[in-house]
Amino acid sequence: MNHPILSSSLTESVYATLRADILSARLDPGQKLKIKDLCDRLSAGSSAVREALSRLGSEGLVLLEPQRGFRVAPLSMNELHDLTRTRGQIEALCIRDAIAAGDVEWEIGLMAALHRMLRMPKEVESEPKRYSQAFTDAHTAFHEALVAACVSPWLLTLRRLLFTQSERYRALTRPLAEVERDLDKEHRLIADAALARDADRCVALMEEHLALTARILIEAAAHGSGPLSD
Amino acid sequence: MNHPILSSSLTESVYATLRADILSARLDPGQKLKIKDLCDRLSAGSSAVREALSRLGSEGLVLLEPQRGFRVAPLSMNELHDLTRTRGQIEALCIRDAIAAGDVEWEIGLMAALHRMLRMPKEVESEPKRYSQAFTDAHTAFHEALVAACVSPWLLTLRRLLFTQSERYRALTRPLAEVERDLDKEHRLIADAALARDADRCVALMEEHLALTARILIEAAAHGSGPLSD
DNA sequence: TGTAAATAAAAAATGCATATTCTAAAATGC
DNA sequence: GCATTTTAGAATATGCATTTTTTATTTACA
Repeated sequence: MNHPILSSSLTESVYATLRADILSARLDPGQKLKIKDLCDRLSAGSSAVREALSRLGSEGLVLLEPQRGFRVAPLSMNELHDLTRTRGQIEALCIRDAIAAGDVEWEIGLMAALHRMLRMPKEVESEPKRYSQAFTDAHTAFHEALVAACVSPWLLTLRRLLFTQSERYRALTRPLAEVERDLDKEHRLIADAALARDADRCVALMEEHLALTARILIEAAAHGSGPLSD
Repeated sequence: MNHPILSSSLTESVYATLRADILSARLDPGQKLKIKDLCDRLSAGSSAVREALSRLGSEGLVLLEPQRGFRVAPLSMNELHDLTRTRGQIEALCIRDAIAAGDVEWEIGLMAALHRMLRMPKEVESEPKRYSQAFTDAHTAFHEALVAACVSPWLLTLRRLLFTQSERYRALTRPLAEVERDLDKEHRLIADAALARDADRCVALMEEHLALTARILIEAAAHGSGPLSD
């Protein structure tokens, strides 16, 4: 459970490690985060841990209750619904912007990111039932590349915020791979539409893409095998 | 410059105080925030101050450079443009949602918030050339009330984030009240459109409302009297 | 003599051990 | 069995130690 990520300051590294553990669902939603335990596990002082947790708090990944410590932000069906819908709306704004403003460099970047993601192994033997870190990174980079030409830094900031939140849910879809899914095809179609400058189609495909991830979790929950409340 | 805001934990209070000082422009954009100074001024230890600054950091109000401390996030014309546009888009989504889903309670809440804001004195003699805290709070509450019926918590979260950012720019429009502006009328028209369930008009009025605040600052900067870079 | 590099001193940020305060649970009494 | 007190554990806060950055000064070189 120890994943030391090197960085400039100790706080940075604690922050990055904790963040990765939450996003990849190595830490359970709702779980209590005891300062002392984390200090031991990450071999850092309470200052560093506390500061990292504060930051994760305002990012929405950690819930902080005054005088009662920190816990991993819970997941729920309700939030999944809301998140999917909202992210769809924001991605749509970004995509339309990017398609309108994208130049050749953008097209090249998108193609490169797509290709890299398609070639990345989705899992490794050391951690089966879980997306590999390499694939996850490439996947994140693909979605970044898709909207890289968006002219609004703030819109991109909002998109990244929601994307991060979605990652937590996405990490849960892999273990229960009941529905067979052609992720590669979904991504390829999205990229095609973007390169063809067909904004409406691209947005529609993206919404479908997001909805499918949500649906997998919802159906799993309906069968009682999901880890979600509500 | 000392504004002790009581709260559950010391960190909370330091956070709230600092936040208010930044939003109201009592702290200058780009200004260095020295830990020790803040400790003395707020009579708190370095942990509390550091933690508060971290949180403000991921909220975008404070810039944090590893090993080089904290500074108040700078303002710029470019960001103002972007912020205005993006906030317009997000407010639009919230407004359409609220108007579609709003019930009688929402209508009542909106009318009440409007009325309270209209009756609130915009300035006090102790701090001329600056919006009164009472008005600022009522203004915030009005904009909250307008979209309170929006069904998406995440959309509202994003809206609040951008609203907070905008507050910093809005606080600067008062000192340079060159352009005479009928704020009351603007807000009244927005509320009217919402209550009439005319989403298109409401969105258009809101965009105008936001654009006007931006224009005042931009024109002031063009005349050299503004405090903005870029 | 002026400029620039190198070094030394100061200031500031980061990290830690410890003390204090608060919460929650166990134990005691009613 | 319920309420109150006690106690253990945990979160919060502090001051100091350490490390890094910045500033000021000196020294070398053109």
